[in-house]
Amino acid sequence: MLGRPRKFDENGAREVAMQLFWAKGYEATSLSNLLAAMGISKSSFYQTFESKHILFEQCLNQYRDIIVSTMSKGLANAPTSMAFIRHALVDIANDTNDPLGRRGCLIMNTASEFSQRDSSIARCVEAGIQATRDIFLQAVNAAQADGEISSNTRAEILADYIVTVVSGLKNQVKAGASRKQIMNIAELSVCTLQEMA
Amino acid sequence: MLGRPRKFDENGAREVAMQLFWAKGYEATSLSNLLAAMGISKSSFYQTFESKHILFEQCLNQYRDIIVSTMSKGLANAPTSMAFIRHALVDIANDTNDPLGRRGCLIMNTASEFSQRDSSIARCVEAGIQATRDIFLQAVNAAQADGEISSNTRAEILADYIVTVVSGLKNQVKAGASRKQIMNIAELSVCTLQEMA
DNA sequence: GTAATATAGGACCAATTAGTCCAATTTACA
DNA sequence: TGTAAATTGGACTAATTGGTCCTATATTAC
Repeated sequence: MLGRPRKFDENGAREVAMQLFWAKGYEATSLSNLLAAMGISKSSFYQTFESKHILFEQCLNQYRDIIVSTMSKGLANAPTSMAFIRHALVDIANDTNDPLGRRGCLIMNTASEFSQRDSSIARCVEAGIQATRDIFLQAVNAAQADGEISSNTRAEILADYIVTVVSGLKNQVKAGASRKQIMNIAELSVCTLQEMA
Repeated sequence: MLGRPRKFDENGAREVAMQLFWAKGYEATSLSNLLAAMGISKSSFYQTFESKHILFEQCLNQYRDIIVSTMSKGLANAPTSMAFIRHALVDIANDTNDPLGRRGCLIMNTASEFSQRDSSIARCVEAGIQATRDIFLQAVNAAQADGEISSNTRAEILADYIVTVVSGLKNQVKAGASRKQIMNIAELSVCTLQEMA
């Protein structure tokens, strides 16, 4: 508790950095960009976050925590498990409207950008995907228990399938697909889940 | 026909560049990387290709032409249209083995990297996606005509769905999914297409 | 008051980036 | 032999990159 206390909010600054990385990717986000957005000096930056790379890993983990928390609440509050899954897919159509939505998913963006070249980043990516898959897995298990989804296919595979469709849809949004297109694809994949033999 | 003829093969050099861009992305592929891989001098590079950016656009279009050609032949030679679609999905599981497969799809990678920031690149991406969607559309139309797929859903939507799943699967491969996982997801989505109400 | 810490700002660094330009040389054709 | 065009290689820019270091100042607890 000795010395001058930190003036800026470390978590807030990290959050700002996360938003930047999310929108532009790791390489395309320069240190100058970060400093300007975070509103701190280079000295404070390196003293607090050590390096751009370390900050990025923290952002990845923070992002994961946020979506896990959001999704968990969404699942808990949804009328049915199937409604949760349905919402997760269909809601992506709303991303087509604003530029923020077109950012896609930070974790998948990172997988695409350079998880192959950086093993510690790869671990973050893997953990992130695993975490969202687990939530979908809970939802699928519950939906199967409730009879909303047939139990002919193993829940793990269905969860992987949902993650794949979500990631594909976010890709399509980034590539410029229309709201109507995304909506149709999402509705279709919800149907396939429900009407599965 | 006057003057010294070009010593290197322009298309071959472009192909080499395409492979690099495919594996590493646009920004991460430096001019030095390109020159080394293409085996030409900086002077020859700028004389022939004008700029890194222009070369990249050419590579995107070349990539699109290649996959369109490959897919068209695949569709023409497939025993049934459904077999073609099935192969397009299931075959992605083989990408999990070698590092080359883990590159994903150049067009989708580009959409992810910076199509939002560059309108001319965005046009290339859009054209690329449109082209592959069109081939899947042909396949779906044929499959519906043959009764392999139900006609309850519009062919355009099914084609968009297939593109989405392909892109999602390639994402998963990049993120480190196992062969078995990809295979299961692919098989599942093929089933959903066939057993659709 | 003093020790400890955070702050901003700027100098500095080595490396890399895409790209230009020039000179010397090589290869073809007429 | 002359002209047109392609070759290499290197010098050169101007800018940017992530990162280090130093100084001066501010703020806190003891």
